[in-house]
Amino acid sequence: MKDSMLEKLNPAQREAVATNSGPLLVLAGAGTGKTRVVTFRIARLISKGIKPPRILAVTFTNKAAGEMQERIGELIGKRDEDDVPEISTFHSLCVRILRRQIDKLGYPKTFTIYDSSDQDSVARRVLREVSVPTSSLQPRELLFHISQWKSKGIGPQKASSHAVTDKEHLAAACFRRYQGVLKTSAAVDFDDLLLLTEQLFASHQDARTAEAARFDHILVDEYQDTNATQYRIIKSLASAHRNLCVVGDDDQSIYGWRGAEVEHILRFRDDWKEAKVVRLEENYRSTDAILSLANRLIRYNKVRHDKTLRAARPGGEKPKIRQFPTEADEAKQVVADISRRIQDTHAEPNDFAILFRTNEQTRAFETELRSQDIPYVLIGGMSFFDRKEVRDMLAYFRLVVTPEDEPALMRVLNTPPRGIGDKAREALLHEAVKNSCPAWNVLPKVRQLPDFSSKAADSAVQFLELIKRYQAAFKKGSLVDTANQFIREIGYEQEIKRTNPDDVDAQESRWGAVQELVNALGEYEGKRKRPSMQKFLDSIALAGREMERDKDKQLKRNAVVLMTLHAAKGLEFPEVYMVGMEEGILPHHRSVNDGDNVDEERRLCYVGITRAQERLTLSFPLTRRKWGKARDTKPSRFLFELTGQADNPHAGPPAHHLKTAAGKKKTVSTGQSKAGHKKKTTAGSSKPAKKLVSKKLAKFPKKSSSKKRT
DNA sequence: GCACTGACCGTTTTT
DNA sequence: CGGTCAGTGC
Repeated sequence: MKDSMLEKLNPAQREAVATNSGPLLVLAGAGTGKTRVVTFRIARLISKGIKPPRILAVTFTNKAAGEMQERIGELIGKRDEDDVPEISTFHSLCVRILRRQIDKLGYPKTFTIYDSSDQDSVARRVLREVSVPTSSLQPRELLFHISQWKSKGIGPQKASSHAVTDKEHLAAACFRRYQGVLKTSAAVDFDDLLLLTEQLFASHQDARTAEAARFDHILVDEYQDTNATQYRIIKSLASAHRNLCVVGDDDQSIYGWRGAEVEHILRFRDDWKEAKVVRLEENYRSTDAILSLANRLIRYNKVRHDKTLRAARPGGEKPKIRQFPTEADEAKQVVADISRRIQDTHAEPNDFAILFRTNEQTRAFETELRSQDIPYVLIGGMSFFDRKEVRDMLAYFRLVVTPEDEPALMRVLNTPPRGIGDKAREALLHEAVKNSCPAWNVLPKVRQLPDFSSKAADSAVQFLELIKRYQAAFKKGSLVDTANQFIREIGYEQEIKRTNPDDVDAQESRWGAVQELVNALGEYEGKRKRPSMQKFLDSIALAGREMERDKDKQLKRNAVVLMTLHAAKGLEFPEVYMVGMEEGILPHHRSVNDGDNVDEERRLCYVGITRAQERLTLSFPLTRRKWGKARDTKPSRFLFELTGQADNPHAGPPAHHLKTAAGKKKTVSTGQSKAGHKKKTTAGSSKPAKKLVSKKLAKFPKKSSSKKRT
C-alpha cells in the first residue's frame, strides 16, 4: 500500500491508520469507516515492512474475518497462504493456541469442540447423575449459569463462591461434574476455548510467551463486545510489544448477555496509559434522515459516551413506520414492497435486508419470499448442519477423530439400529462413570457386563472394530474416498430408505444432505494444503452455520438477506426493513421482565437502524399468533422514542395529527416535520402518548405506504 | 428393542 | 401450531 492511499481517508481515519506503534483506541460510531480503518492499517503495517504473519486481527464473527481477509487481499495483492495476516475470531484463535498447548492442561491434543446440543446432553447426564430433578434445575438453566461463570473467567472451583440463589448453588455443584465429563470425553465447549486459553496463560508462562511472541501487532474489532476472558487473553498477548489497536462503539454493545462488558472499552486507558485515542464521528453510510432517527433513539440510553454522529450525506428519503393486521400481512406487504422496488427501480435483491429480533420471526417471510420467487438467504437459524442425517454423519466422523467423544458415541452407537438398546446403553454409561473413563473404553469389555445380551455385545464389538478400522483409513487415504466408503459400510442409505418407506422426497432430501456433507468435505480437502478430518470438524464447529459451500455462494450472491439484528452487526444495506417492532419482541419481554436490559435492546434497535444506507422501513403487526392464538400487540416503545413522541408522555402527540398522518398519507412519517406538528398541538390530550397513538394507529390498519414525502 | 401416539409446553440474541 | 418426550403395544 502506498502512503498516497491515505489521502482517501478523512483526518481522523488517517490518524488511526498512520499510528505505527503503541496502544490505540479508536472510538468509532456506526458507519464511520471502522472496518476500513482496520484494513488500511493492516495494509500499511505490511507496507512498512512488518511481515504479514506477525499481525493478528481479531474479529467477532467468521463472516467479518472472511470479509476483512478479502479486503486486505485487494489492498496488498493476493499472497501465499502462509504469508497473510492471521485474521480470526477469538474462538478460532484459541483453538489454534490450544491445539498446540492444551496437553499442558492435561487434555489430549485431539479434543473435540462441543456445540450446544452436545452440551445439552452432558447437562442432562450430569443432572441425572446427581439426581437433581429437572423441576429444580433445567439443563438449560445449568448451562446458562455455567456459561455466565465461564465468560467471567470463573472456573468450576470458584463458582460456588459466586453463587447467590439456590439454583446457582445447585448449578455450581453440577459445574465440577460437567467439567469432569467434558474432560474425560476429551471435549471442550465454546466457553472453554476462551477459559482454557486464559488458564493456560495464567499457569504456563512459557506457553504464554511463546504464543505472544508470534505477533508484533494486534488489532481487535468490535471491542465493545469483549468479555472478561477475551480481554485477559488479549492483554496477555499484547503486553510485551503493546502494539494493540482496538476499535469499537459503546452504543453498539449488544452482547452483554454473553458477558461482554462495555467497561473494557470505556476504561481502555487504565491498562494502556499511553494509548492514543481517535474518535470517528462522521457517518458515511446513512442519509441524514436515517441517522437522525438513530441519534434521537440512542439518546434515551443513560450510560454512554455522549457523542452525536454527523451525517456526511444530507437529506434522504424519510424512514417509514408501517403497521399491518397480522404478521402474515406484514410479511406479505414487506415482500410485495421489495418485489415492487426490484421491478420499478434499479434495486437488486441483495440491496435489501429484513432484520428480526428473534429467529422464529423468519418463517412468515421465508414462505412469502419463496412464493414470490425472490431469492433470499437466511443467515443463522436452522442450518444444514443441524439436520439429523448430517449430525449423524458428523458424529461418526467425530468418533473417528476423538473416540472419547461421548455424545457422538451415544448418537451413533445404535444408528442405524444394531440391537443396542436403552438397557445396554445405560449399562455402558454406568460402567464408564464407575471407572471415570470414557464410554469408549468400556466397549471392548461389554461382554462382561450382565446387562449386555450376547447379541448387543456382538454388535458393540463390531461397531468398535468398524470405527477402529476407519481411524486408520482416514489417516492414510483421501478424506472423501474414505468417507464415502465409511458411509457405505455404515449402511446409512439403506437406513434412510428403511425409515422413510413411502416418502421418496424425504429419502432424496436426506440422502442428498449426506452427499452434500461429503461434497463440503471434498471442497475443504481441495482447498487445504494439509487437510485433516480434525480441522474440517473444527471449522464446522466454529463456522458451522455460516459455512457456505461454493455452490451456495453462487446461488445466493444476489439475494435478499434475512437475519437477526445481532447477526447484522457490522454490515450495511441500501434498504433495510426492521420488522416486528413491537413490545415483547423489541424490546424482548425477557429483557424487560428479568432485569433492566432495555438499554441493550435499544442499542440493538440502534444497530438495526444504522445498517440502512438509503431507505429504512420499520413495521409491526397489530396482532401476532402465538401458540395458535392471535394476540394484540403494542407498538415498540422505541418507535415513540425515535419519532420524538416519547419525550413528554403526558402531553403526547395530538390525535388529529396522527389521524391525518395515518389516514391521509397512510403512513406515519417520521422526521423533522414531527416537531412542527407537535408544537402546535400539544394541548390535545392528557392521555399517555403510547396508548393514544397505539389506539389511533389501530384505526388504520393495513394501508400500504404512499410515495409521498414530507 | 423398536415404532407409534398423545400429552405437554413454550425458545431472545451467538461463538 | 409444532417439536419433544414419556408411555404403550407389538
